[in-house]
Amino acid sequence: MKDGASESTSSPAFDRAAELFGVLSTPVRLRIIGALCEGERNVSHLLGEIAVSQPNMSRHLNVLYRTGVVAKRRSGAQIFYRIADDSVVLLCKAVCSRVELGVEQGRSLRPKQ
Amino acid sequence: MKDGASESTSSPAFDRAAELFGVLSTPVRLRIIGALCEGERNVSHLLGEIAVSQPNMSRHLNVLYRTGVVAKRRSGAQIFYRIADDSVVLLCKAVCSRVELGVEQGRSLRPKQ
DNA sequence: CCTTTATATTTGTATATGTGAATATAAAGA
DNA sequence: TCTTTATATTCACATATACAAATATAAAGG
Repeated sequence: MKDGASESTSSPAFDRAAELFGVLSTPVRLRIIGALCEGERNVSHLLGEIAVSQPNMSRHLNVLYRTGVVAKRRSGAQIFYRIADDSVVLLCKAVCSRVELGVEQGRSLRPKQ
Repeated sequence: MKDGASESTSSPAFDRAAELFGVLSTPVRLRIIGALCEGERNVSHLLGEIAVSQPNMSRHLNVLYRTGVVAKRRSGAQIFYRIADDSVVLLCKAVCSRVELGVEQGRSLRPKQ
């Protein structure tokens, strides 16, 4: 009702936003982003600090690349990845620090069950 | 390397953050959050403006409630939901506006494919 | 109490997605 | 060209999750 026509129907913005949130909904990808925040890294380097198989690493990197979160650069046989979207990094840092501080409204993301 | 011991191993913060991002990775839930940003709403009202079945609405509301994003209040036979975590709303607004502006590094979350 | 309205839960199903194993491509050096 | 190193892709499987349909609970009114 704020923007006139539709509020619930056909909001591609919500779909795209949900898509981006989905990209960030995996601990492994957040770890990759965290590692790349310290600088450009090649795949082998990332494999050294994140416990995930090489094919999986490649797959997650591809997701991050397709969605524009990271960029890559080939140097000989190696491929170096780097952060390409700083605003996404800000989101991650905001959420991670929020979670680390244990804010979470006292409910702490864990349902009472 | 920043906090001494571990950077890749055992970072519950990443897991919790990923969990929260997962909560926000559904268009329906983002629409619910958007609707509740305009004020407290009962379930029927939400059903009137968001195209989703009643059981599904209840389920999504429960996810948002368990994770502390919304709070609820009973009034007779009706239950009113409201935003309980403003920081999450800020996240959603930031991402949605970012997406609406079509920033997205020219890649727009849609892989070239 | 019975009915109606409002909301929640359960169940089954389809789809999406993360993961490991195996394999493929790409580059560099002998 | 053969081998080695680096990265990507394919395949099969398990798990998670969204959805619809049916059913259940809760409150209010007659």
